[in-house]
Amino acid sequence: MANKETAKAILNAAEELFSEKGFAETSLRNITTKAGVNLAAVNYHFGSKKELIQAVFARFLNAFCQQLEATLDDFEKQLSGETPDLNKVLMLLPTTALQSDNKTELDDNHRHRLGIFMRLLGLAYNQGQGHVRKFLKQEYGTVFNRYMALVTAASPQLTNEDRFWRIHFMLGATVFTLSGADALMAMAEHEFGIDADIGELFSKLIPFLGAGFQA
Amino acid sequence: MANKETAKAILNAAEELFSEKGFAETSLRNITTKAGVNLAAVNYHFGSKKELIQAVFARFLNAFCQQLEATLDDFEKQLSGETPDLNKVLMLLPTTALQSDNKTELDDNHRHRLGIFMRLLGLAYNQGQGHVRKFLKQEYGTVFNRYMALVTAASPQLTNEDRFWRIHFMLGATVFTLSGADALMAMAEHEFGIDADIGELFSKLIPFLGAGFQA
DNA sequence: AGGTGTTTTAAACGTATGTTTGAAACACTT
DNA sequence: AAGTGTTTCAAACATACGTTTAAAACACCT
Repeated sequence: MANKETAKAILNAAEELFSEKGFAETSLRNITTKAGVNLAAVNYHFGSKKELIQAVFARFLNAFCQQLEATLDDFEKQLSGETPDLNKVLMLLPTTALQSDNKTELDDNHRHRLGIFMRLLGLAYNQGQGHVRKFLKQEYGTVFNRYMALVTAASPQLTNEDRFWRIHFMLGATVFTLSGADALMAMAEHEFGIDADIGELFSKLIPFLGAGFQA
Repeated sequence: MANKETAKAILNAAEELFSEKGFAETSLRNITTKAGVNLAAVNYHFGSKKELIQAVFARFLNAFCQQLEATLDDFEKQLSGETPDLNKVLMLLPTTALQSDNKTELDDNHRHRLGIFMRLLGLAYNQGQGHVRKFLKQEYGTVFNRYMALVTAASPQLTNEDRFWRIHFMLGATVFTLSGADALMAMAEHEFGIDADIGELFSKLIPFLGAGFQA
């Protein structure tokens, strides 16, 4: 296990193609052709198509969650017991996401990558890919719970049930919007002449979410 | 073209299976087996799998849009020029949806059907099924525009651009939540002991959407 | 009852998929 | 240079898919 170039090329191609066409609609032959590698390379390096899908998620989420842990450390230390502000808590995620791969990739790329990943997340959630959901929960559940504790602390006035529902409303608005971010931003540019980037999109989304959540 | 029983059985089976597993993951053999009809029946009655998918949407949306037109007639007449209230405008859709097939189906069924359809909508939006989007736009675009005019009238304080984004935020929260409504309501019941139905779900969702939209 | 158009059926077609195989090419140590 | 473990490659495998076919079954009218 010395040369990881092939595996990386496969991951890049798979990430892009999955987000464009969905999981089932993307064949291994599509992926390996785009990656410029042999068909059998996927099974050799990843075992199966299922495991390749999980590996695509893992590559993004490992970087993201590592960064998020650090962000949460900072935030909680700076907080020191006080009630956190909800909008600030919400902002932690996009700011973390937008800096999570700064070091390794180009500046254009990680905005693009974030959109791609959100699309994948939406697909995995809506599509039959139950194994992805299981994989995510058992792999990244603890970081998720830690973040949720902050959200809870920031909204003490809500009942658990209301908070439960509103979190899912927020999740839906976010995943749906970001997964179609490319298309939506193109529509917005065509219609209003303003070409927003994904950072500005968040600055529109967060107030919406905050107001809804605290309604 | 006398007996439509087979076609109906196919639509029922397809609707359910598509919503459970996605479009590409559901084979015609799955569908025809569940429907208890011959494999070739799909191509005979609908032409192709693509057209079957569109027919599933059409069956739901024809009933819904017809009902919606009537609802909009009433609402606009009753309004008579005044600025409409946003939350009432938002409520028009769920109330229409929940009454749209009262006459032909059982009472349990159309709550279930609404969830199924929303899941299909989310799938079609996120998944590669571009032909569905085209089909929906050209088939039901006019009713959609009529409804959008009401939303615009109800939010004169917003710029067109902000309204554009917030409409998509609302759409995302709605589609995402309702498409997973069965699973989410099961989680909520397990966690809080309260078994909500889809009507109550809307009564939680609408205030969230309203507050976010007017933020 | 006979004839006509419609619907159902079983079987096959061609194609595309994920995966496996065994040999060839490579990298690297001794 | 020989040997060893890893990676690539072309080819084949088995399976599943959407679609087509032609004959059989059916429904309905005069």
